[in-house]
Amino acid sequence: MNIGEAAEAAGLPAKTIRYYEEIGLITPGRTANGYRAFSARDVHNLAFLARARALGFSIEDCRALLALYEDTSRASADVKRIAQRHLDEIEEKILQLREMRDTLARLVEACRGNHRPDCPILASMSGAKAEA
Amino acid sequence: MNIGEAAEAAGLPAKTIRYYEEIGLITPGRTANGYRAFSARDVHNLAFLARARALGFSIEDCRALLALYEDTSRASADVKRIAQRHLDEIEEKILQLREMRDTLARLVEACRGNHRPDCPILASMSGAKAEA
DNA sequence: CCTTGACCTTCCAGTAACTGGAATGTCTAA
DNA sequence: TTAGACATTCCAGTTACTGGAAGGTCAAGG
Repeated sequence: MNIGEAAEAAGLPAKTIRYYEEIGLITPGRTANGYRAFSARDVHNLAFLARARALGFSIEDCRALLALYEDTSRASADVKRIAQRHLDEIEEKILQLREMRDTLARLVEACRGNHRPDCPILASMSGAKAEA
Repeated sequence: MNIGEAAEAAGLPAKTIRYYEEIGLITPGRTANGYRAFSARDVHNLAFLARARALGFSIEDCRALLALYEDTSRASADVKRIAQRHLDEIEEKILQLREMRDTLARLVEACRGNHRPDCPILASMSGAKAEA
């Protein structure tokens, strides 16, 4: 299977697949003409990577997860540890974004958004205390 | 004021301040020995940038906001438009992260995390349908 | 047989916003 | 004078791709 077809099947851009090969995530074979040849297993692994990436795992996490996936004597604890750490990071990120959103929402709310220059958003960023 | 003191005052690493100068966000003067000389206004602008960055604004947004801040004939509508767009992006990001978190939390929950190889997390990423 | 178009290849550069480190220069105080 | 704490510039690395150029390959149509 050529890269275009593999990309279609895995739901990843061909460019991304070439990149994954470059960093050693996958190692498709080659045909005589130099084209990459994707086996069903290659495509399956690519789809695995696509799903892991969609869950926000880093490339290095994906590398580890794929290795565990291919190791039938893995311990599920190893998988869970990676996933739990990632989950914690996501929770943390959500908290940070919520704080940003709350602050920003208050400021946007307070700004008249007209032709006049006075603006609570700029005032806040210039160091003014928020009004009660 | 030297960069170390300015960094302390603005709450930004010296490295970051040099970077901000490099991309033209600030333009401190120089003393005879080649050291950067930060005025009170420079430091104030740096603190402005630090707060804007803390609210998640991109560098380019920060550039625009700083320009508006320094333009006393600005319209608050211009500020509000930037902030509102950023707020929308944050909301969107939060939604994405929540989806990731929910999916991942379910998988982590379902994984026994023991020495055995069977793992719903890997199963999910390998394309298995979630069980009812 | 030739051409056209859709494939494929590699390689280089750019993105965002820094961060680390090397090599070097300056200032201050003991 | 010399040690230490500053400062300077420049280069490289980070994350995960993405765009584009220059060129090779293949199948179909004329």
